[in-house]
Amino acid sequence: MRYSRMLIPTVKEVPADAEIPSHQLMIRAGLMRKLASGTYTYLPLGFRCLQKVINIVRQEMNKAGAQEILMPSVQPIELWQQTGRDVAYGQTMAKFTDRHGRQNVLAPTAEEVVTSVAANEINSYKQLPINLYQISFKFRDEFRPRFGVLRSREFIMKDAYSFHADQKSLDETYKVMYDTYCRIFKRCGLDYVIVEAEAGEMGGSGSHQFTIPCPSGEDIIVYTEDGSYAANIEKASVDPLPKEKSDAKIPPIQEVHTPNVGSIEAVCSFLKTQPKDMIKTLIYTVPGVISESKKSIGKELAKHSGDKVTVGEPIAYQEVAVLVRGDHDVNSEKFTLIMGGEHAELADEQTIKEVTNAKVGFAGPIGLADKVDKVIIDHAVTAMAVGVAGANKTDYHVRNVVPGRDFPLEGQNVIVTDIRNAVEGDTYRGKKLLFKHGIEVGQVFKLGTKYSSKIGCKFLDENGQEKNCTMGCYGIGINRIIASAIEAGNDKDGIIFPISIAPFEVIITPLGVESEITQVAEKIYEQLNRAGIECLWDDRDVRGGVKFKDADLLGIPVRITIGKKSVAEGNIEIKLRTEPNSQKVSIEQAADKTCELVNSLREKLNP
RNA sequence: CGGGGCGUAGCGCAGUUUGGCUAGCGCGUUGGACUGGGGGUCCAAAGGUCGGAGGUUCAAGUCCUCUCGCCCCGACCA
Repeated sequence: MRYSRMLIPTVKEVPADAEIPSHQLMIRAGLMRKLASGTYTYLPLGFRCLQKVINIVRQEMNKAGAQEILMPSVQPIELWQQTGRDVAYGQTMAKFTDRHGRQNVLAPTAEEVVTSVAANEINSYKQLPINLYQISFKFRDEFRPRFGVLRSREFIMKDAYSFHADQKSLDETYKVMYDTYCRIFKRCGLDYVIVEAEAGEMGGSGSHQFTIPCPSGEDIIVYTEDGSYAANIEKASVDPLPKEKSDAKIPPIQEVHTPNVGSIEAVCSFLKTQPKDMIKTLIYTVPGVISESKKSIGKELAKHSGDKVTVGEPIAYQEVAVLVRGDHDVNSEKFTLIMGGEHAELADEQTIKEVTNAKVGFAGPIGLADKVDKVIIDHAVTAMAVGVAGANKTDYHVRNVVPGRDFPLEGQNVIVTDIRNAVEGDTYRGKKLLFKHGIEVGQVFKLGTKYSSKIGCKFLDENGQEKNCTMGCYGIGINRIIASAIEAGNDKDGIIFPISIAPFEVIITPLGVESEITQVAEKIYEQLNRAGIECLWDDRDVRGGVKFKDADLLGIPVRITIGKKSVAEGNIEIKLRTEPNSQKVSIEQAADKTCELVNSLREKLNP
């Protein structure tokens, strides 16, 4: 391809609205342009990168026995009501009402659709297992799109769904997908880390995330130095803390007046204490029918039956108190797991007042077990010798609170468990936990029968018994692969692409417009094209400096420089983007030598 | 959604505090000359509803009201 014929609008200045390196460089190198918040146009160079990634993903998926299909982006909301995910996904799901008044969903993912396809077409164990995938746009009406393409409102995802007769078959395919993902990310030139993950909204029994460590990542990876453990912070387990020794006899609890001092920080500065010496009490509401005393008001849940679109109806909910140390945060995934998959929400002001008889900010553990349906106590709280807590009385806190003495650590509705996020200093199985940020580029899930049971995806087994299909699903964020490759590969001059996903493998930069230089350039360009190497020929009539700057910015792995002086000696120069210096090669050997180099770069990324 | 910030030429910004002449600068773009190994120099030129609407005023980029958009922080975002 001739540079002068391509739309490659590089810019010198960093765009004002881009913060992280990948976003800045994707704009600067002319890979893409923003249309609106969270939506981007891929320009020719950026689209080439996308297609390279897509090709790799497609090749590996096909090799793994998956079959490519294409499902609609516009899906009827009724399908989502069947699984309850119209509510679970909430506002993140983009919807529109069509001219007939029907509500439609812009696909955020496709479990429902693919399961309904399978429900219609799969009848027998003889058809199983089967793995179907697509590469298509997904839509998420994000709270806050950010970081360029890393969190956008629409993106390209490869999503695969496997159907099985039993758990063993799922486990096998899960392993195949896991290995396939390793191959895909290796081929894309990414240094990935696999972490244990929580299945979250997807449901199911097991999950791994493939992440690219880098400071701009939104996920936090928790791991041990020896590599024996790595998990997303949403999932990461922590050892219980050792019980603090309480040598002195602790005086009875003492109420203190703390007017308008609600937050942990405020209480600490008011009482001259530290967050780690506080017991934080949070009141949540969790859907679910419980003891007769509880009412069903306020909250609304969609109706999942009938042809009517989502209509709110009152539901029962339970009130759950969670106790964590003042410097710890509740881990919502662990919470959800403890509540049997039910999604917890922080209670509203009204509910908190009813439960604690106090304004928000003064909830405490004493006497609470009788007022709520459940008390969940993090085991770091049980390890405290003494602490400060809310008094369940507006503008009051209590000192000298001793867990076990002043509030129960056991009982019918008391659970002591690990319910907080890991923090610096925590251990797991005795090993110190370390933290780093990462970008999630892929995730694999064992779904079980969560979707098949709700949508009626059944088959007859070899005994003629009707069973729900066991499912797995496997996603890859195509756009994120590009962005994280750039996050991982860049320097002050621009992008450093892995050769497998670079828009071109080689760039030819002739310096000068003299005919002997152009002739050499054209000859090498044609030789490389014939050899199947993707080559960008910078035929622009601009000064050398401009060409060098652009070549570096674009991140093309190999550069061939054709200058007057070296041509006079019968040479050209070959330089790697990753190396500071070039090597001289004779004009005759230029193409062969380049092929060799390109092949060795390709080779390095072979799994 | 809560908090903060920003909208002035394609891009990056100054000018707004304290209203006042023809709205500037750098980069980029177009034409020309020189130049030609790391974003070169000179000359000439094009390019603006100052985000939008309304208001105050003799006079609004500047003050007031409303509104739209974008960015950052936060709120559990497969």
